[in-house]
Amino acid sequence: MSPRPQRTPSQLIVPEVMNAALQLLSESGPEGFTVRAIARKANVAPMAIYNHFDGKNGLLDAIWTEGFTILQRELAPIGGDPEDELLRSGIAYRKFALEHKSHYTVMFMNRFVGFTPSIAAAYVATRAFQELVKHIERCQSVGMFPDIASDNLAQMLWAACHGYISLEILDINFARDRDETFLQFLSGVQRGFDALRVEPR
Amino acid sequence: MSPRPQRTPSQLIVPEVMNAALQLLSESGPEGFTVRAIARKANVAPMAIYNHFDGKNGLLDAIWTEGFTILQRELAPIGGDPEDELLRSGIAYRKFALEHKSHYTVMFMNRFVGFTPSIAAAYVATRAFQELVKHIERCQSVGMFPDIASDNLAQMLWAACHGYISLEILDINFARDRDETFLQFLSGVQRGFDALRVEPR
DNA sequence: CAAAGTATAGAACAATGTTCTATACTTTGT
DNA sequence: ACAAAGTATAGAACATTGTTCTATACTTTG
Repeated sequence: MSPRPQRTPSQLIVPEVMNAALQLLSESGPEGFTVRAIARKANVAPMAIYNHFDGKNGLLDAIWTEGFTILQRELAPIGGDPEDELLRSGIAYRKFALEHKSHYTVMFMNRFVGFTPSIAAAYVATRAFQELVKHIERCQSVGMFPDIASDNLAQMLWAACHGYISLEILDINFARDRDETFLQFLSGVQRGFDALRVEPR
Repeated sequence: MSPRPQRTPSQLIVPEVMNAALQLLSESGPEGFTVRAIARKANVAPMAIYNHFDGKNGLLDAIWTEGFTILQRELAPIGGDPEDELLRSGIAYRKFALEHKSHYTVMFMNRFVGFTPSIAAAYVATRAFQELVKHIERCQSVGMFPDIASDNLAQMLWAACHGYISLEILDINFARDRDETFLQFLSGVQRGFDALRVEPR
């Protein structure tokens, strides 16, 4: 019955704790996310989380950083048509959120009272945000979105997407076809900010 | 030095606890929101929060309900031009959020692990949401937003506004003129969903 | 194979939400 | 005015939380 007769090798502790934490998060949400529960699930002593992650907030910081690293990779432009790629980045953002709900919860849902990301973690987040700015600047180079600062617009588009997706994560979305509705949302918002080009008044 | 030599009269307990809770929330956020701290600030025994509010979650439920009651009143259409009023309802929504940050935090920021609104509280929230649906249906009656379900669009517009404002509440908004930028945001989003009417393709 | 390193169990601490008790005060009905 | 009912209070108490500390036993390293 004893799950691990010997103690966990050092190298396994970090990945096993990360796995356990993410799994626990997706099973029971922030409520179940306790140091003792994570340690139990990882077959590890609670102390391990302090020795390897600097406590609960350190573990959250690690999840945050991992999440933004993945997100940045998913968002990076690949050199095609700017307008298409901007739309695809929106779809990729939502895909990331739904496929990495645990990460997204730590990164964007603000459910962990007492947690604020470290300077290093905030930097990684900024780099991910810059990918979105790049998309917009590529669009502007072909005439879209005139007369608006790219970082300003990036913030607006991100805010809109985040608002939509956070409700989806919380299960407060009652659309029939969620994928379709999100596409409609995305192109609606995008069209709104580009309308100035089509018919300036 | 004794702040209240006698015990608090029954009728004062509910309002004083509510005041203390909201004040504490705006001073120290969800971290400082503890039963003992609220009771201390209200000059009241901790037990009062259980006798009058059914505990911490009951108190949150009361704040939620009060917030949505106010919000509904602020959002209700008053019978003018539908398009103008829709825009004004967006401005009113943001005004409510910024002027009632404590309420908004409880209602929309999901910062309280272990709190889910009661059935009654959820009902009050639904009624507030319906005001937005009304706005959209008024717009549709004059030709705006064709071919889209009003509740669906209401959800999208609300999601977008909430996304924007939640970032503002968390102080992750770096626009120069915040009021102006929000207006730009609002009209951009609105224009996007109405574009079908102007030039269908 | 000895020395350094480290994972572990377990106790311990303060703070939290919550419940319970007895006491002292208010309100209410007559 | 006064007795009876109601209730606000202080304080102890409990389980759970994040966190720290200790001694022990195991691994890794030179």
